[in-house]
Amino acid sequence: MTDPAERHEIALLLRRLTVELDAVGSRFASVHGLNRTDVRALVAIMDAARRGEALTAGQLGEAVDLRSASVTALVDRLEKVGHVRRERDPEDRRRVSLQLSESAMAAGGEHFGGLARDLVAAMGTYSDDELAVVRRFLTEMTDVIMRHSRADEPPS
Amino acid sequence: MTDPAERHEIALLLRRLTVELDAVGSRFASVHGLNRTDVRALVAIMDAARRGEALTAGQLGEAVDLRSASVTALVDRLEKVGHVRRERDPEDRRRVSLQLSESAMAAGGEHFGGLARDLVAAMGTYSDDELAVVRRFLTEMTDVIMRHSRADEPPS
DNA sequence: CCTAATCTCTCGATGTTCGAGATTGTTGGT
DNA sequence: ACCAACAATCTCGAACATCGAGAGATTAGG
Repeated sequence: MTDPAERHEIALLLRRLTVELDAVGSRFASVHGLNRTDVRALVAIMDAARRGEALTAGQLGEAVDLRSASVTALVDRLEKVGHVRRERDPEDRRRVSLQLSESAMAAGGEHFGGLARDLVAAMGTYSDDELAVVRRFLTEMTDVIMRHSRADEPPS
Repeated sequence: MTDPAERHEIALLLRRLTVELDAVGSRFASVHGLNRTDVRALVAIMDAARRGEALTAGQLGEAVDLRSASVTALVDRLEKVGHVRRERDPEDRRRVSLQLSESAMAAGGEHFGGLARDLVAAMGTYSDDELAVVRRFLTEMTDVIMRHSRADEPPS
């Protein structure tokens, strides 16, 4: 078995990667005149769209951990720069469903899609077996991390 | 070679991991009554301490990307709750070097040290060869990511 | 020494977030 | 059909984080 110091160093590599990935979001934010929260919100909306769903204001607030007052301000900002549209849900007219604009999808696609493309390309030098190891590693480490962030939450 | 869809899914796993790791920091923040920036600052100071260095106010600002006015406020906050001490650098008395308090090191060690321990333990099920693959993967992906966050910065 | 550069801090302005409560819409019991 | 309870979003005012400009103290270089 690899010695603990080496394993600890891999944990540090993991954290370093997350710092750099965070910087990508930061960069997207500054290029498009947004703040960190706005980017997290756009990503959440884009993720939902990729699943074929449209987030409501409330769901967005849960995704980015903001109170309703802040979500209203957040959506106001995104709407003002033309990245999202508010649309009353016809099923339940209390709800506001959030639709991404073309410009937002284009901007997001260029920035994050480009990164995804490069990452996928960089994985081209790995064999099937190696990628299987990587996949297991990422999954298992994520599980360990999740146990820490959810440690002693009030049982729902 | 693994098909692109599978590789793309691994990229998503990578992002998911970073989201969860972020949640760990968020949790530490809320438990200790700090905001995200404060946590990033504490981590930066702890990292420096681990390297045997003491950050100055300016270096901290660079590490967390804040202007000097905000760094002053940030250190004020951390000092008020007793996590850091300001100490005039005797070599250059314009500088303020930041010292972590015992309480901050204890709190940080418990929270992040515990996570690191669990991560290292979870790596125990991997062979040397497998961890070598993981290491190469993390390093190469970080490089790709860095190229995106530093894309067209003004050449220093 | 005298000037320019460096490091931190102060001040005022702007923007983000929150808590409390109002508004609008839905649901279920009678 | 009505009314009460609940739900989703929004408005308002206060608290706080960040910034730009510039002041004060210190160092480095002629």
